[in-house]
Amino acid sequence: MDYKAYIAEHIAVEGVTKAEVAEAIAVPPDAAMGDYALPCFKFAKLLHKAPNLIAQELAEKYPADGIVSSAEAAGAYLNFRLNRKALAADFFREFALEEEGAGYGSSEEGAGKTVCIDYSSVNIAKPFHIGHLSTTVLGAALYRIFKYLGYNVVGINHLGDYGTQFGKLISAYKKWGVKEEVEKGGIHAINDLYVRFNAEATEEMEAEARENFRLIESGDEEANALFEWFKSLTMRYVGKIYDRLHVTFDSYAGERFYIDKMQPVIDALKNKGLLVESQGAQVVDLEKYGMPPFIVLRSDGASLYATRDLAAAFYRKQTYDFDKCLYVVAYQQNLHFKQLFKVIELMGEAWAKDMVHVAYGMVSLEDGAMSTRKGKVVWLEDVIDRCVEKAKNVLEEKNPALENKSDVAEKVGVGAVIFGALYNNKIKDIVFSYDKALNFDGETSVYVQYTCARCASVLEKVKDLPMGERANAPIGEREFELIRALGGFPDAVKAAAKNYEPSVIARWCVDTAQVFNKFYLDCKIAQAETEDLRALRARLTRATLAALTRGLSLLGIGVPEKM
RNA sequence: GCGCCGUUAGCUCAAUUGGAUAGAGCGUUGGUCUACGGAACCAAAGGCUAGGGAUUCGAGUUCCUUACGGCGCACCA
Repeated sequence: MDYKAYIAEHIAVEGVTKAEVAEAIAVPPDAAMGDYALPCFKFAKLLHKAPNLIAQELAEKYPADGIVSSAEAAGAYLNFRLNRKALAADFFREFALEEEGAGYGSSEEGAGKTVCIDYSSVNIAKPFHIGHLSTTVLGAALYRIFKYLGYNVVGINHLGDYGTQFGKLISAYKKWGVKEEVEKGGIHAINDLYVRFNAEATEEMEAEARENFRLIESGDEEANALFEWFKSLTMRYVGKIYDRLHVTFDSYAGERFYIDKMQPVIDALKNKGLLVESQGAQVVDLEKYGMPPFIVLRSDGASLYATRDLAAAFYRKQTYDFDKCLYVVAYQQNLHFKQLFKVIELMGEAWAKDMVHVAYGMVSLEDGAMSTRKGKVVWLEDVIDRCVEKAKNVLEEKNPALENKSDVAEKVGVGAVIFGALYNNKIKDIVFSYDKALNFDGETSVYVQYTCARCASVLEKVKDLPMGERANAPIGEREFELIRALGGFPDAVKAAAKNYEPSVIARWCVDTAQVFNKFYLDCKIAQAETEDLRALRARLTRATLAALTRGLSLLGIGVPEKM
């Protein structure tokens, strides 16, 4: 139920619509003040009256009813307190406890709409390092969140499978590579060859690499067989990581996919008179918009990353007819996307406004930027392995009798990796450190999972007792705080989607777990004084477990029953 | 040089998008356990929200400006 609208319905301010009143209603900073509040400053000018007087008068006129139990003026604020029992009944109804909260916070707002999300973007022959974590888990979380809100979602892994680096790779392999070693060493063996090539490359070798790249393009059998081999080794490697992180895609159309789809777009640019020659290259001039030119074709006639991105945008619009197309890419590429979207707009495409660059911050190490060449790099699978290892050690120490410890450790360790990347605002830069990554105390997924295990443990104790639909139990402050926290979940999901910010859900999980833990400490559940109270608290515990599990699952994090 | 982003407690970050006394976690100090799970809970200390100006009844939040930091600025992806 929309309480703001309900409250506003009973407030008459001359010259202000009910909707505007509802819009102005806020939640007080301290629960002791009330459940909702209307600041009356805005009406002062309109009514030529002091805001505290307005609050006073509105309070006197406010009709008492079953839902709003009191309306009191506090300075210029009009504070409302709601009937706890009515709220609790309302919450349980919306939560649909009978189905264990399945679908709580979901909606149909996205019905009939399609969202494309471009994320992770694997580079063939390059292992994932910690810098690839953000785009991967951010994109995957947004994927689930939009799905949960009823959207049709298309997850796209825009493979980095085109470029002169593959010519270099073939050269390096032919020079130093041993089939068995690469087969065994996988992507890291390939990467080592690439690094070595860059370290030792001579003019002659560079020329050979360019020739090898040309061979791939011209369809040479041997060159393509090698490329496909490297690609399959890469996909096998990333597939394992995606499985562990619970990341999926609907399309793997990468850069190569678009090389035969660029010409129509280039023609369209020409026809619209947007393409001009500049220093030998074909560009779209963006000086008017304070940006450097958007290069479509190099002076040697070759296409660029930008050209393929442009073709990809048109392909996606034609294929999926999206309502939104998101690019989950680091802010490093702010300018590129600004240019890309502007060019599409200049081409007269109305859907240019539906293109969104979901920019996030960069990852560095404590001693500076990562550098593959200098070997200063933190591989993603090492981070995952170490977190799972740590989880296993803690488990061994705290709960040695636990069954399937390795499954639980996997959920806990992987969860910590994902949560670490999703807990803060995405725009913040991250300085990666193992100290932080391996800390499972405080505001972490482990804390939330632990809270879930507590819930499950209590519920196990009451499972044979009648829970029923008891409405007679008094709603105490602790219970009410928990209901309020749980009731905030649907808004958290909506805000996460609206701002492309899964951290809203991560924060909600931690906040709600905190509220539950306080409730848990103060209130006996299985041994509550009366049967009514026990029923109420058990239901709340069940709701907490279901909602927290749902919250974490939207982020890609599993919840063990015991840990 | 120009553009974009950031700057909040010792550290890492929140702050319902302009509302009431700026909140958490980590760390520090001191407490709570003969139990429905201590990976927990409570308390204390810690702030001129980087500096300055402006708008507003009201600014961490909007605008201008300075400083510091990150990123980007034509044929890489």
